[in-house]
Amino acid sequence: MAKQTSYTMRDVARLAGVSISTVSAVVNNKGIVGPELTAVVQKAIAAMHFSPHAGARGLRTGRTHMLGLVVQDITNPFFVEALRGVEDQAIEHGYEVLVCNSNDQSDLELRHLDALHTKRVDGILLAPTDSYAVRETLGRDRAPIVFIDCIPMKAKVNCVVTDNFDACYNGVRYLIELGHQRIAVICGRLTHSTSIDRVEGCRKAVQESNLVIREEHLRQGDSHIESGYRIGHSLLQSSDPPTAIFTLNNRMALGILRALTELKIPCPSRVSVMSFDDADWAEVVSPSLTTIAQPTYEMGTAAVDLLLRSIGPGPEQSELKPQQILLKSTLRIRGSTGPVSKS
Amino acid sequence: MAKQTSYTMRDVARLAGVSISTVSAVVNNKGIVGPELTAVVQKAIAAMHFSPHAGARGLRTGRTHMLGLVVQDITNPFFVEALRGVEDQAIEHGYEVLVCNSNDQSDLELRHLDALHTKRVDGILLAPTDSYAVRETLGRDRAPIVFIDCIPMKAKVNCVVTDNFDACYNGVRYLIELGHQRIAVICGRLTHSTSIDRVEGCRKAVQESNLVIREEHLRQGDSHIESGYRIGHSLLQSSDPPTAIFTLNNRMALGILRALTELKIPCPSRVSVMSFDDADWAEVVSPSLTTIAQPTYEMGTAAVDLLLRSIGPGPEQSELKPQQILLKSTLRIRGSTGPVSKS
DNA sequence: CTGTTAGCGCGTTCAC
DNA sequence: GTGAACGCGCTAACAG
Repeated sequence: MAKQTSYTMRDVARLAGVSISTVSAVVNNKGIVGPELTAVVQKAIAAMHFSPHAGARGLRTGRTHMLGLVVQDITNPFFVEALRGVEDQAIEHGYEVLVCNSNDQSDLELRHLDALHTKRVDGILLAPTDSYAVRETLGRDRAPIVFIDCIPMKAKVNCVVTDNFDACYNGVRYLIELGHQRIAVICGRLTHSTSIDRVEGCRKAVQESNLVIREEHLRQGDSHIESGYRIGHSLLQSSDPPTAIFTLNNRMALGILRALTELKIPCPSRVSVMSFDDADWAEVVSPSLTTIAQPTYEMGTAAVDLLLRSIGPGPEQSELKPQQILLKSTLRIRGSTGPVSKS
Repeated sequence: MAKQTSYTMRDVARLAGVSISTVSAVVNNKGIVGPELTAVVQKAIAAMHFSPHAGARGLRTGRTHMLGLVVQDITNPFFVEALRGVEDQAIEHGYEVLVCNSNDQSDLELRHLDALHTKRVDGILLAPTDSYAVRETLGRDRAPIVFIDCIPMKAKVNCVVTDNFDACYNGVRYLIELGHQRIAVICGRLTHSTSIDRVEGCRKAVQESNLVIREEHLRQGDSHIESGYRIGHSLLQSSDPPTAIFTLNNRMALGILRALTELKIPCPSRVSVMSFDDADWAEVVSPSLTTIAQPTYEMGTAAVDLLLRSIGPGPEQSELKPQQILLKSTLRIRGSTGPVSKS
């Protein structure tokens, strides 16, 4: 068993021949200790490999310099990229990140939130599994929360999301311009504002062209490959298959591609495929995949910025004016989309 | 600014009309408080949404119930899968995980390690960027470390790794059985035991069949798509191209596939491709990719188990007998490998 | 079984 | 500038 008994400030003070508070002042460089004494203290610190006990400090200051990040599914590369943004920005400001994976279970999410509160993290970034489950704990005497990827409810909360409506509107317009009229949309769970906004964006574009998304062409999946695969099969083998399929997240698109390959349906000559979220494999699969790329890394950094602002030591009023930051996405046209076939 | 002033045990004790230590006993259910009093206390706890201050508790007990996980590159799905295993197992045992991404920079890694020490995590899981950089901090009065993915040096340390030698030996034997004689190997940085072991495994298999890996067919990449792409181009356009390419990690394989597509070289009829690490896109790309799959999730869980054993409260001797856990991988034969062409 | 007390390591008043 | 004393919230001895 490791001897977790590191040196304390008292030890440093003794070695340096000064008092504890002097050491404290040097550690937190208050600039009130004489240069020569400072040097002595620093030498002692280095000699003992002293590092301040963050827990004790937090107990005293009320700040732990830890942020909690709770994501619904760490398996999704989208959230990993957001995590990178979060962590880089957190480090930049002297914070560590406690990462929690809800694994798409809202009860686990709640447990994570409780655990983070117990750890007294200074703030929480939350990509919720379900838009409403978290409502309970909100607004209690807990750390400020910034939502990412998804607006949890109508309530005014701090959040950073992609302009999903706009993104899908533009994506579907692009498909329509290619001549597609029978467009299928595979969305994620409709408990998420994210999914809802995306579907609405698709609807708007379609309606503007006096088209509709047929009932049987709007399917709900769950963000995994299998669901895309299954729905793809069903869609493509129906009596009146769509000429374009738009999956509202990237892994389902992999499933579609696989279904396409199995059924030997040429893409894009017979069916076009477009998906939300870019991925590193997107231009390597064949055909390369047309995607709508979210500024995911920036979503992470922006969320941390917003959170740090709420944490203070800014004005108290920051509680009163929650912000919703809307990020723009970009359409990456590749090989999987093309003009509708004449047949 | 959030009022981070949650209720304390004193508040609960006052409300419940008992003493602080009774509350403490209930919270840590020591089983020494009478059932009716326990009920009263629990009601008070619930009413106030009390949750114990983990920092204060850690200060007292010397345990923070936090584990640090430092990975060289969170962008790599391999480490994400390991992270999942780590987190699930940690939660299972009442631990949280502080995730740090070294981003392939050993100085950042060192900073993370220091930060984790300051936070007094109970133990550290480390997938090092470089096998030697970390040596300094080792063995100081710090938390126990378990290495994953990579054995950092000859020193006896706790680690959980795939049997890389064996995996590659079997992989190359498979290629040889398909008739391949000119096999190219694209490895990662040779500062890692991981890369070294893999290359050695390849060498052994080749030598057993009285073959060699030509100098120009052993290339070093960096685990990203671009490097695979670049090396693929170079390899395939050389005067004497290999008939099989074995990339020692999965993202480089994506690069190879892209080079193959661009050069219109049919796979596997002209060149076979095999890679280390499985991925969800592996069976969707065309051709689907033959891979050597590591038990990555299990690597994470096994590492946590090992770490928790070192943390105690077991016998002191656990320090003295570091374990190296070797995991077996499996060959997943798919469409990208086939018999060598007769031409 | 329950209450009282001391102190974990640190930051922060205060006197000097 | 510097040093001694107090307390953050909690757990572990001990006393009742």
